Formats: sequence, structure tokens, C-alpha cells
Amino acid sequence: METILPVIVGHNEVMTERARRRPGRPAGGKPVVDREHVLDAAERAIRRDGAGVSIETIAREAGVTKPIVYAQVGGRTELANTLAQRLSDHLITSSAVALQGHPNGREALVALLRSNLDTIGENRQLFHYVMSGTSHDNLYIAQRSTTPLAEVLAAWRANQGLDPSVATPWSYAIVGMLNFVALWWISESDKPALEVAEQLVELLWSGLSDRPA
Amino acid sequence: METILPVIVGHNEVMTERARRRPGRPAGGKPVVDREHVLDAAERAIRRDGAGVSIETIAREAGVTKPIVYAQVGGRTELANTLAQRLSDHLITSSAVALQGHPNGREALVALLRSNLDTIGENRQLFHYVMSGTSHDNLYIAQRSTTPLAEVLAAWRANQGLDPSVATPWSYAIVGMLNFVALWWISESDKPALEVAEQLVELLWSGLSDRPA
DNA sequence: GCGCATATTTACCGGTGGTAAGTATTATCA
DNA sequence: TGATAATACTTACCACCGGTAAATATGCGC
Repeated sequence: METILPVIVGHNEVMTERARRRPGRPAGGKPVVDREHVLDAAERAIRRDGAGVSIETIAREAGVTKPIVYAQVGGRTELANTLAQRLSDHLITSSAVALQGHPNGREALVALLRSNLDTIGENRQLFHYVMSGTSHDNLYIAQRSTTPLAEVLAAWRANQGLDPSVATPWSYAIVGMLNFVALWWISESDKPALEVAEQLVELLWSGLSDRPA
Repeated sequence: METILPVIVGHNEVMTERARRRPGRPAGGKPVVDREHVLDAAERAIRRDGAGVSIETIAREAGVTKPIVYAQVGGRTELANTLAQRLSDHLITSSAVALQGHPNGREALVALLRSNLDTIGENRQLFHYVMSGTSHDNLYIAQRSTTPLAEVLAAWRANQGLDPSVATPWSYAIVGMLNFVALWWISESDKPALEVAEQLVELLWSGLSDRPA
């Protein structure tokens, strides 16, 4: 039974619609997409159509149908969480690159924040999707960003002979600060990222007090 | 034609369902609810059913039907924005009370943050609704929180003879910090609000640098 | 009393997240 | 080899939600 659907074989068929596959296991034995492919397609669709894109559109972008997306990555919040992890990883690796050549301390902090702002700016739609899509109650995704930061802060404080128990709230504070400033920056500010980063570091490093520098 | 619906007149009718009103203008000439009543009902429904509550449920809580909600407060994002304003107002007035008796400076900051944390803790569901419901792109709601803070900061900086242009990013930084820490605090921390507030102020007031206090 | 404005419900639409049922291919094993 | 199970898809559907149009009942000015 080697009949091929006209929509596939038609040589002057307009290719706007993605070629339909008939139901049933695909020939060749191998799955037609894997999880990573679906996630890549999701990112593409979000970049193209914005943060409000539907699962169905994402599925089409991946060349499959909805249930495949559910089978590979789960529901909508699962998807948002996974993409949040991806974006978080991207932020971390970019930061690591940006930190090369910078010593510890204030300059490193500037480089870190600037890198994060730049990366977020390059992934605005994805950032919006993640921000509005991740579940706000159980914030185990946020932990992925805050935990390593908290470790650095705890070590830093202990090294200064100060109480390291502030590390966890401080890490949430810094991540929250960065996220919210980024939200403002990507939509309402045209300042260069470096300028904003330096302003943030002035607050973060020296604080509000009027002690002499 | 004075026929009354059996669901209303039935004396042994279980009253679980809210008594239906027939279509048409209600007797008495006056609207049956006003805007404030709908907003109050929305807050109640959110407190009861969580942040994922539907407009229809809110309408039922208000004793009316969906189109009334739309007529009074507009769509879902409008509702979220309005409730955000209400919560924001609540935060501000509570803060004003908490600041009484405190001088300016560090102690005032502790009182301010503590008050905000407490108020958010008392309105967790509403906070979640507002956080996930307000539009993330045009953040004119956020401006309501940040703008007054930015004014205070600008004055404070000018008074110190320092550059006041940091006021806007700093205000977003502080609000974002508070929001995110609050999110963590209400769901994963059982520390008293005062303790968290003091830890935040230590960061915010003195900064990360290891200068002597 | 008639007609228009008003205030409500009912009924509906398009779309979305999510899932069950159906279908075609491959692998397994008597 | 041929039936059966497992697999990897699509189609078709459901429930619900946000949002709106149409129907319905009351009040008010003339």
C-alpha cells in the first residue's frame, strides 16, 4: 500500500502548510523528533510569534502535532520551566565568559550584570515567556539561579568573617533585582547595558548609606 | 406577568446555587452592583480559590454574571492591573503607618521592608494573581510602585551631592528585589519578616563591599 | 401607553490546554 | 511466516476560558 498523499507529492502544491504526515508510526523506525528538537522549535516559535504563542503553533514549528509535544516535554508550565532552565544555563555560561580577565570584586560584578542584561536583551521574547509562564508558587526554577549565587555569597561572607546566613535572601534579592530591572530595560530604556550595570553595582556594592567611599 | 422562577420561590430549594435572576433590568432601577463591589468579590474569590480563578467564578462571587464584570472593570488584564493598584495602595498606606516613629535612614528602611513583607504575606494569593496577571510588556503598573520610590531616591541622592540619575534603575532594582524575595519568603521560608527585612537592609544599606562599617 | 435608554441574563464564538481513540509501521515470537 | 505486541504518530475530541452579541425585563420621559 504505497499510496502517497497528494499534499506531499504534489510538485506545484504550495508549501506554506507544513506537509502532513498520515497517522501511524513513521517509516524508518526512528522517532521523527526528539526532545531537544521540540525545545529548539519552541524557542524559534517564541522568537517569531512572541510570548503568547500556543502549544499547537510550537508543535507545527517542530513539524509534529500537539500530543508529541506533550509526550516529549509535558504541559505548558513544564515547557516554560524547561526553557527557563535553558535560558538560565545560557546566562550562566555567558557570564562565565564575561568574567574572564576580570578579577574578583566590583569590576567582576559589573561584568556579570552587564553580561546578563545583554543576554536577556538578545532573548527578550523568551525571557517574557519564561517570566510569565513559570509557576510562581513552587519556584524550584528560581532556585537554579539563586543557589549557585548563594554559595558564592556565603563563601564571600565567611571569608570576611561575617555572618553567611544572609546568603540565601541576598541571592533572591539580587536575582529579583536583575530580573525586574531587565524587564524595565528591555522595554523602556535605551541606555547601554554597561551604564545600567554600573548603576546597579553602585547600589549593590556600596549601598544607600552616605558613608564615605 | 408576575411569574416567579421556581428556583427562587421554592422554599425547600437548596440554596447552594446562587439564586438566579431573570434576564432584564433589575427591579428598583439601580444597578445591582458597582465597580467596587466587583473588585471586592474578585479579591474574595482569589483568596478562596487561588490565583487561577476564572472571571466567571469571580462574577458568581459578586452575585452577577460575566458581562457585568466586563462592563465594570474590563477584561482580565484590566482586572489584574486594578487589583495591582489596590494592593500597591495597601502596601503604601501600611508602610506609612509602619514608618511612624521611625526616623529617616536605616531603621526606616527596615520598617518599610518589614511592613511590605508582612502585607504581602497576608495577601499571598492576591500577590500571586497580580504577579502572574499583569501584562509583562507594558509595565505601567510597576511604574506606580517605582515612580514614588524613584522620587525619594533622587532627592536623597541630590541631598548627598551625588548623581541622581541612578534613581530610576535603583527604584526598579529595589522593587524587583522586594517582590522576588517576598515570593520566596511566602512560599519557602518561615523566618520572621523582621529578620528577612534586616538582612535585606544590610545588603541595601551597606552593600557587598568589605569596607568597615 | 408608547418608545427609548438601561441593566441584566442567556447563548454563543474562537481558541487553548490537555487527552482519548484511531492508525500505520516496526519488533517479537510461536 | 504470520499473528501479536509495542511503538510513534495523527485525528478528533472535551472542558473550560476569555470575550461578546443577542435576547429580555425594567424604568423613565413624553
